Amino acid sequence: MGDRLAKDRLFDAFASVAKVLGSGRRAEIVDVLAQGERAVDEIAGEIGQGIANTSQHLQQLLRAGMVCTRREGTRIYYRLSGPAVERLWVAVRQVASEHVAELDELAASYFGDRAAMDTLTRAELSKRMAAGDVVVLDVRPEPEFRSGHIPGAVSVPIRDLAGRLKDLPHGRTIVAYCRGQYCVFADEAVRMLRQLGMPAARLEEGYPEWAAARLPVESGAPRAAAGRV
Amino acid sequence: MGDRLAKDRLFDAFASVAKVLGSGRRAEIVDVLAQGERAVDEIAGEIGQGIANTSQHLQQLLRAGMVCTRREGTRIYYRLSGPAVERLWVAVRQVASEHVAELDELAASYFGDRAAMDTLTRAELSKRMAAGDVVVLDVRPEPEFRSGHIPGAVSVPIRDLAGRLKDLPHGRTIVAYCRGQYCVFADEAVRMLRQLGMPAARLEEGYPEWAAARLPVESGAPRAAAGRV
DNA sequence: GTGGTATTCAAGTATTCACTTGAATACCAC
DNA sequence: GTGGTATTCAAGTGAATACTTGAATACCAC
Repeated sequence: MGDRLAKDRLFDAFASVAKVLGSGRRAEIVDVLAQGERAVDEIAGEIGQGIANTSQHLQQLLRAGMVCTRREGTRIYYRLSGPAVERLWVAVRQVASEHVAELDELAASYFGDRAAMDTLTRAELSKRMAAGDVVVLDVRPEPEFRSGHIPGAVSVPIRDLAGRLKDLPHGRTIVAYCRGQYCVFADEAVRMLRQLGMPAARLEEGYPEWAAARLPVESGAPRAAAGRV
Repeated sequence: MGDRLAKDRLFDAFASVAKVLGSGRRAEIVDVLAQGERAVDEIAGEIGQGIANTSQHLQQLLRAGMVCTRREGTRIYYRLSGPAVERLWVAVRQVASEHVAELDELAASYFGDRAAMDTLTRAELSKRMAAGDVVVLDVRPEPEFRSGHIPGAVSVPIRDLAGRLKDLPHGRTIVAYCRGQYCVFADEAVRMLRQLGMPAARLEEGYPEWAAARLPVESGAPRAAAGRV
């Protein structure tokens, strides 16, 4: 049919989209941006790379149409360009978690014994929030909390948790959440709290899934003296 | 937090899934396998590559857990390993068609003037099939027809269409379908039929979407003397 | 066992890619 | 205008990748 070249180029175009996600660092960027928009230096910090390198990764994501930008003074904020990109990222994680054996090992060795740790589904958390017998703890970095969080949640970034443990209320179960199933922040928080004998559990998924499920969200800065709930 | 290494490896594992789709040839393989299982030499033929190269691409898909194999004598049949992989492939195509500008040009320059061509949705086709005023034409290669097709469809692979035009019934509109939105077979068939003054249109999507929508399907060899409907 | 076929493995080459470094650009404050 | 900051661009290096070629393996028919 004489179509070899055009056909190849068509599928190369499809593949170019997947190829952009085929780098761990860019995948990490997409995962960060799934939480909300970020400036370049913030992204560089979160993924632990230099600014120039981060910028080039962002250019690639931009060229593939997966992110868009917004300028504000000297800063340029990046965000995912639409829900199709989020669906793609979820699809990648699903295939990976179903089929990549290494993931289970990685998750087990690094996340700790997830199975032995209490987890709550979104529905369970909603119910217990309504009953008022839990404290919801957002352990993501604060900018992510600002751009959206579960209503009533307290923001204590995992980095600060050790120093602010005594501010947390006793008596009620603390439910920590973070970026999602494959983020370790909530796991670390639960481990830390349990070592101190405090009842703690993690939300099975993270904020992106919560928001995607159209459950109520809230945005803005944490309340002053965030320690008191 | 001292997690740099493990975190990087985790996201590398996610990225490894996307990376496998990041080659036009492997994307083509996934697209072919979305139609049903195939032996290595069949795949090599469809994507226009050597057998050794095709085999190595298949090994990569296998290592990523995206395909599985079944042995039958000397032949080894590959198939997609599950619905998550199909969802991933659809997600890639969606992001590509939304965001990669080049795709529109490629589609326009190669597919011809799709907009000027009548297309039917699945619902429209179902209705007209019930009314009995259309002939449904499957222009995919015959093995794909055998592994599943729209009930009542006639199999005339695009390669054979030119030689079998006179066998097709006149009077009723011919609706051609193929592998999907980005497959050219149906477009070529419609162009060919219209040049002969026959009323023709294409199904907007392809067989995979039809089957995924749980519309009725049929499988088996084409009826003898497939020309008569 | 032998011969034939389908598939995989292994080595070689040209290309592509990630990250680093250092310089250039674009904006704001003054 | 100058100085400072955020971002992008460009060049260089070491590693990874796609495709080719030729050989090895695994199965079947006999």
